[in-house]
Amino acid sequence: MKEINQEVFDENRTEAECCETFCVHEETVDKVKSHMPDDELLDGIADTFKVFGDKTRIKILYVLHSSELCVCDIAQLLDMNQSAISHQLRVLKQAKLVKSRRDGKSIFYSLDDSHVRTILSMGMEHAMEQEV
Amino acid sequence: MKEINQEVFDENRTEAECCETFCVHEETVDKVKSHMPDDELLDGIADTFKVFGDKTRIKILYVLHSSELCVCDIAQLLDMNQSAISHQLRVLKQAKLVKSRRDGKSIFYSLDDSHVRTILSMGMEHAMEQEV
DNA sequence: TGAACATATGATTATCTGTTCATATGTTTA
DNA sequence: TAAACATATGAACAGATAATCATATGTTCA
Repeated sequence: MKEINQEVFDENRTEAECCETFCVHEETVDKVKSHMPDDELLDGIADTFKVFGDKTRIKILYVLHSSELCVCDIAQLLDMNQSAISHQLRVLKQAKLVKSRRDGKSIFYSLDDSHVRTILSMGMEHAMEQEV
Repeated sequence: MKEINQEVFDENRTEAECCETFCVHEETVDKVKSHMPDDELLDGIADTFKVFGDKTRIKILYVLHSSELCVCDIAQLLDMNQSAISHQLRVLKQAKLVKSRRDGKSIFYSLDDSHVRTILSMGMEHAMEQEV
């Protein structure tokens, strides 16, 4: 039963296994294909959002929304230990979403991207609509 | 060395372990604390972005940018098998980022959120700036 | 109705990721 | 300079997740 389909498939297709025969809406597919951004760019976009896709990091971005804070401040606000915060700040910094400045023993972090606030707002709008 | 700090800490603090003594910028922290959104909302925001934080899902959203497509179309465009696409479409649908309609044997997917395009654009802008 | 097809889904597995622990680095101050 | 402190970081472990495989569901058409 399954065997037969597989054989038919193997004869007809050399591309990715999607459907057994061509159910593909060829014209539309070709059109879309020609307008696709580079793979690298799409990866970059996913990576950007991956950074926003964590509870702790979202909270950090939020507490930095109004003012710069030192690592210790953030740790206390989120009720988490210093190391965890420090690791996440590193991720955010690598993604260029936050920047830091040293002041004596403390290091103060603040938002470092004009899009951060906009992206957060969009996410919030979507999240709020979900709750209905 | 470490022991001493720990003792001092234990005497002075009952909250989260962040710093050994109070290095906290109290006024700022209190101010931020009073303006924090609910934990639930912040979780929801992270969850929303988590959906955008995957290469395959970003690609799916992109190919759906201009026109609706059936599962088979998407699978061929991304050069992936049908099952993988189907699983990801499910995630996107649960997040209410895509919707589907049946037409005979095929099921056509399309974008289902006014924010999707905006969020993608923001992500793209940020990703493009990173490459510099 | 049964064969063929398009899609969905549960289970499994390999990989990725966030937190913790221990410790290192770099700064201040007595 | 040495102690105290604020932060950073490497290693390890636990939990999350995406792709795959096998199979189920639901539709069409002869």
